Amino acid sequence: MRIEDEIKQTSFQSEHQKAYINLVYTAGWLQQQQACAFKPYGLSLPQFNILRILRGQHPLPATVALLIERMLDKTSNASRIVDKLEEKQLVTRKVCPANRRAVDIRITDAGLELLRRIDADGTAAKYFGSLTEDELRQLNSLLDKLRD
Amino acid sequence: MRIEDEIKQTSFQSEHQKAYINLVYTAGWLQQQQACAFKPYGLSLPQFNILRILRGQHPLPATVALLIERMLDKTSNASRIVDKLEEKQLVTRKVCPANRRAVDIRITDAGLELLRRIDADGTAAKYFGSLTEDELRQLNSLLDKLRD
DNA sequence: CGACATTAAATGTACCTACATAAATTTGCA
DNA sequence: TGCAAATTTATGTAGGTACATTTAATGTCG
Repeated sequence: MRIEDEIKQTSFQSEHQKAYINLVYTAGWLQQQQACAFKPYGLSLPQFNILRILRGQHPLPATVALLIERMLDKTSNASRIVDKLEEKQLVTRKVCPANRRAVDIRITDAGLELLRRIDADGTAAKYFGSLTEDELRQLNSLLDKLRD
Repeated sequence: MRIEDEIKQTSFQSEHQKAYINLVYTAGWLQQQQACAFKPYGLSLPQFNILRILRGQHPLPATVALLIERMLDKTSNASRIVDKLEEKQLVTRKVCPANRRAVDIRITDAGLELLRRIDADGTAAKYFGSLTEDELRQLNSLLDKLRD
């Protein structure tokens, strides 16, 4: 659906203005689609993302610093998101023996199992079915260029 | 800069996966750029957006329901954002005489003046300089198609 | 009229972001 | 060695999002 219709605005000052609104709106839409997929499993989107990073490292541990580096949102608070995952026993936290300032964070078996169940539902790919491979490449290239 | 370098990931499962990350990352980047522009004026981005909607209505009032309809983020809490603006005396709130359930919200002269000062800095257009008019149209069309 | 549903806004709660600051440990260098 | 600087995580606080619930006013219909 055209962005004009989504937000009930008939015209835009400029193509810039429209692209800005379209981009922010679409990203929010996507995130909400994903969040809905996780909710039945009791996970928020940031919690899911961190769990996936930990699975990527498994069976090696990750530090908070590594999580922050790989998160989309650099300034968010990985420490407190790990708190929530630890409460649910999806991850473990242990002082790193080699560097006692750091903390080794590992995904548990329960965490791996949960991700396995979610993967079928929550993949981003599902929401891009209406774009061809070529259009996806175009989109990626435009977004990269935008941030220059 | 390419998204691979921004988040230090060397490869993606698919072009879908990459587009998802690119989109969410870029939207966050844009919002943060804007938020930085408003901060010197003591406004958050949602506060700025609501103030702009109110300017669009001025001198007519808006209700909370109207604000929600026009906001990008429909489920956010317009009522509490208006609280903050009222504290700063940038808007006024008065029970609507015609329907005492509703509330008439108006931007004040101080609010209009603040927007006037910000407009030069905070416009979205500024962040799309690296894309041509044609590329902007392409981007808009891809994003619209994505949400189908 | 009077009970009941509907509407508009406000409030409560859990989680998140953004940013500043604190606490503990390690590192580097005089 | 000893002490300041840097590193790593945790915590405090203000503002936002998402969603459920509450409160007050209005509409509806017997």
